[in-house]
Amino acid sequence: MRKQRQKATLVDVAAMAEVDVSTVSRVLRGQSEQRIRAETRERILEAAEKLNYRPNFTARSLRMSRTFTLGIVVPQLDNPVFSAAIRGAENLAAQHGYSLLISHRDLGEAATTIAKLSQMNRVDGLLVASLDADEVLHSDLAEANVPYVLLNRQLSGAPFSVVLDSREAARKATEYLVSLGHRRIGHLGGRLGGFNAAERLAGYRAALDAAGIPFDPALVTMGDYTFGAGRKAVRELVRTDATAIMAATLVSAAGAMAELRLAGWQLPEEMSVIALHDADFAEMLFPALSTVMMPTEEMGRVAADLLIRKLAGGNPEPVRALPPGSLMIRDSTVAPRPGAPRSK
Amino acid sequence: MRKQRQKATLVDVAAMAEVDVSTVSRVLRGQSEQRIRAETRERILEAAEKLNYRPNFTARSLRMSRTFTLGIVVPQLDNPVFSAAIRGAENLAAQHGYSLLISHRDLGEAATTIAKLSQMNRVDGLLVASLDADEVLHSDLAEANVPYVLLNRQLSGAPFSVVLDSREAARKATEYLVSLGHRRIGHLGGRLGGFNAAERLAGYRAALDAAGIPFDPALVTMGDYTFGAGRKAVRELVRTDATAIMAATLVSAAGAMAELRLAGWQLPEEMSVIALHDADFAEMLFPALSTVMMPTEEMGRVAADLLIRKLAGGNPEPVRALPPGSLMIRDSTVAPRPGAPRSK
DNA sequence: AAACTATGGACAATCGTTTGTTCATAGGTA
DNA sequence: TACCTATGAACAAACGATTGTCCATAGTTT
Repeated sequence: MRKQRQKATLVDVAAMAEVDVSTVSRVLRGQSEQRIRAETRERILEAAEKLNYRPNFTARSLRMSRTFTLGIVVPQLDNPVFSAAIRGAENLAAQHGYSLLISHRDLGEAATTIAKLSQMNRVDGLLVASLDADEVLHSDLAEANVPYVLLNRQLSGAPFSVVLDSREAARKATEYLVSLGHRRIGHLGGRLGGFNAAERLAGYRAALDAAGIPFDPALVTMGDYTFGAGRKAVRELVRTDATAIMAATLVSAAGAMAELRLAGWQLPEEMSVIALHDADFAEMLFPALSTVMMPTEEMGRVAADLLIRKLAGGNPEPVRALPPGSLMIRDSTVAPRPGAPRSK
Repeated sequence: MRKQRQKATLVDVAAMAEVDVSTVSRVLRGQSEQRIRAETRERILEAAEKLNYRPNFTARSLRMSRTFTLGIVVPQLDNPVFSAAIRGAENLAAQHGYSLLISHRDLGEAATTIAKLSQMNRVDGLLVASLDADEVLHSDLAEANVPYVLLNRQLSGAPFSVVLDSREAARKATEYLVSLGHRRIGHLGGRLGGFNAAERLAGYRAALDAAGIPFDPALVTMGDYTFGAGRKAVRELVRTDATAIMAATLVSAAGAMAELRLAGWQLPEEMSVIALHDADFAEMLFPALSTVMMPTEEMGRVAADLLIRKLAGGNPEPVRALPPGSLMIRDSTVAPRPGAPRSK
């Protein structure tokens, strides 16, 4: 037996229950329960059930001027950081009856995307992740005229951000290398000028300072966060006497390790490597990569929560910093060899 | 100077241009251009521009009973296969003015998700990816009563599928190993009973047959497609005289290589490994993994295209099979060593 | 000059909800 | 008995577009 093909509307339910649509609406929304006689409520509920009634979201949206949809803009989808954030955001959104509209356009087109989503009232608010602080983005968001939350980024003028405490994460990672006995520690960082890159560098220096190890600029290389950049950057590091590397991301660490292996280095004996962020693929590398976990899924969740609270008329705190997670000690970090450091 | 805070509606534009809203609508939708005087059109366009008018998507959706939104349901987000498919789908959808609503719930909840999205008219159609053929899914989709396309899966009763030709991909990968001189080739496959697993096995056998190599069941191990399963499965393979492995997925190949290395094997000299699918991380492994590329992004694009054509009233072909892409020869595949195969 | 026909736009209904307001009735109070 | 007050539910007006229909006007035909 087939359910009726046409979707039932409030009108249908009202007709069957012999009441007005407004009454049906009130009963089904579950609000102002007092004003409805129990017997009437029963009748309505029964009719709705029998007709398999489901509210029409579009109509509700139009009437309420709210879409109950959040947009999330990410530069790339295959990056575990973003996919975790999306997962977190979607979970929280779903809990509050919101859906997630996704857009992965890169920054060039992000402007268009943001404009489209917001100006056409497709979303109530936006979650925006980006790879590097982009000022165009900012003005577009300002003009878009919808509430938005920045992910792992702080921009002057942006109302809300949720960021990972990358300074503390970098400090923690470096501190661990120090605790293993390393004193010449390279840092494979991100673009100079980027907010997070500076934060990580600060954390790196803090750990060095705490251990009384002098800071040596020659041990710091900057690049973007790609595999290729990791490979390239490590070529500078091998000319120093570094015995360990603290890399900003998994992929740059992977690049570094690949390059070192190609150059004939024994890992981890001749070079320890630790990276920030964690994902399944850390353990697929060789040697399995030690990391400091970062709560990226949590970041997505918190950002969505912030946005939804804001939309509900709340007044959430403008910026939330999430502390790093635990140290994942795998096989890529060992104590430095007692002898002289390898030199090329 | 700030744009007016309130978004302009058709009514505002109509008032400024001193015409009826219906006229404005017709002009702005660009249709039936003949019936409007050029001078009037000018006036309307100008007013719309001046007011920075943007159509309200929700209102349009309600009136037209179409959301111009596609839902995509994936079991996981961090899997490169799915993120590529999403990327492809989103790109194509955007080209046609559609947005993508994402949902990553795993199968248990997929039912709920599907129901929610479709019954509440949030989407016009669904793109559904799953890890294993799931019958619950099917009935839920049938009841959902919206057009849908299955990704890389065929289910009896499902109206549309777009699949990757994994049989041909497996054949191609195996053929390559044969061409290198391997004759004892292991296969690390997926769950027996799964549609794709059977296809891959068939491709594997086809390549063997073509080369006149007898099929040996001992060389075939099945499991799910995870890293752990790859590790476990390879322990059986090392007891055979296999000199090469054709793995169903990147991660299972990664698992196999990790396990082999731990057992002290020299890669790729003592064991060649090739996998189906390709992603950045294939080259981050050690040794960099040879693969047969699979057009997963294309799959997403084709699926979205199919769905949109269907929604437009077209009559697209029910199933599309996409041929595998090219062979990515990296460092994990070499000719077998001339001597006797290693045995444990 | 009368009648017809395009042409250009206005009118109005509609999509399915939500929600402020009104209204009838019943019970309670003075 | 007359009046007031809750109570429960109907009425009706939105939300902002799309689209079928109708009606002037001007131009064309006979």
